[in-house]
Amino acid sequence: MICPCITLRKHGAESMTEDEVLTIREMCDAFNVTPRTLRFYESKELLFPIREGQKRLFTRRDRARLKLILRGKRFGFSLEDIRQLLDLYEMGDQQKTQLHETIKVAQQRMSEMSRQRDELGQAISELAEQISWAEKQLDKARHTDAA
Amino acid sequence: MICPCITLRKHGAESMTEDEVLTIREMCDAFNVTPRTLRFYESKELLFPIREGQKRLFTRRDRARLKLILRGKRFGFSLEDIRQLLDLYEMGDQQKTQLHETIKVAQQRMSEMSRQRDELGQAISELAEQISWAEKQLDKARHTDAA
DNA sequence: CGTTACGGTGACGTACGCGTCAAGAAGTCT
DNA sequence: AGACTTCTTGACGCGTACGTCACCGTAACG
Repeated sequence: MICPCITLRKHGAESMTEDEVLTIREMCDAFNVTPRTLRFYESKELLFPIREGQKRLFTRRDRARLKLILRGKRFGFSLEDIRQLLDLYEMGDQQKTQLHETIKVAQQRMSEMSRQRDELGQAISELAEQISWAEKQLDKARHTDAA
Repeated sequence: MICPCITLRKHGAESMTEDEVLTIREMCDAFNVTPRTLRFYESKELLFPIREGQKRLFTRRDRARLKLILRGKRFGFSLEDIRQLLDLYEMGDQQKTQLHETIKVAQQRMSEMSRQRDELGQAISELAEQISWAEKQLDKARHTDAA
């Protein structure tokens, strides 16, 4: 028992004070992912849980990153894309050299995202039209062969 | 030479009258995809080019579908998702049984897309913030170690 | 003390979306 | 009749994003 204050965690998500660390299971439950996924993300340097012995403990930072990762995925970004964006989000004062490059990447991403948003809006209204058309067809069909 | 009116096509994208059929290469050039991609889509029943002997000829319908396919992909939909949506778009009067089910699928998709659009808007502004922050850092850095 | 529960590390498997040969048919040029 | 190009159908390969399985450690329970 190296560190009682950490080891003494029970299994009942007790309010999670902003700075608490989470075990892999708690993390999985909180974000609805599998342990495999979290380990995979760590192996790809998307998450950096600290270690208590062997066990992973996920910090507030990891939670923030995971949230962004999952959102990025819904937008169709690759994990590698996401890693680069996360790096942008968490840059200290170093890496000035890469900074310019990263900004360019982010700007490209921005315009891609804007385009995607516009197209998405269009697609939504088109799909809405199709749905109401289909609903009308369904109505007609019901009317035709009235049971 | 079975059908001269079709066989007599030269290689110079001559205006493409709305109802003209396209060879695989013309199709590829028009949409910037590879032949492999088009054959793959056909194998997955996303496209249905007609055949002149062995060769594929893509119709106006195929062009419309491909446009939607490519858009769907940018939204992160799987080809299977897209196939189902395309089916919705091109339903005649048959398949009344499946119609209701398909409408449900489409509606789920709709709400997914709306959520995605909202999140995307949020992500865009967040990313914009990050970029301007990064640009400020870059400026500071330039100022600090002025060459 | 055994068992149950949770966590860890490989390592292999898998679905998707094509890329990339290989080998042959079919038309076109000279 | 070659040679060339374009097209065809397999079939295998590959990167991504994990799933799954085997096996090991360790801590807690009864």
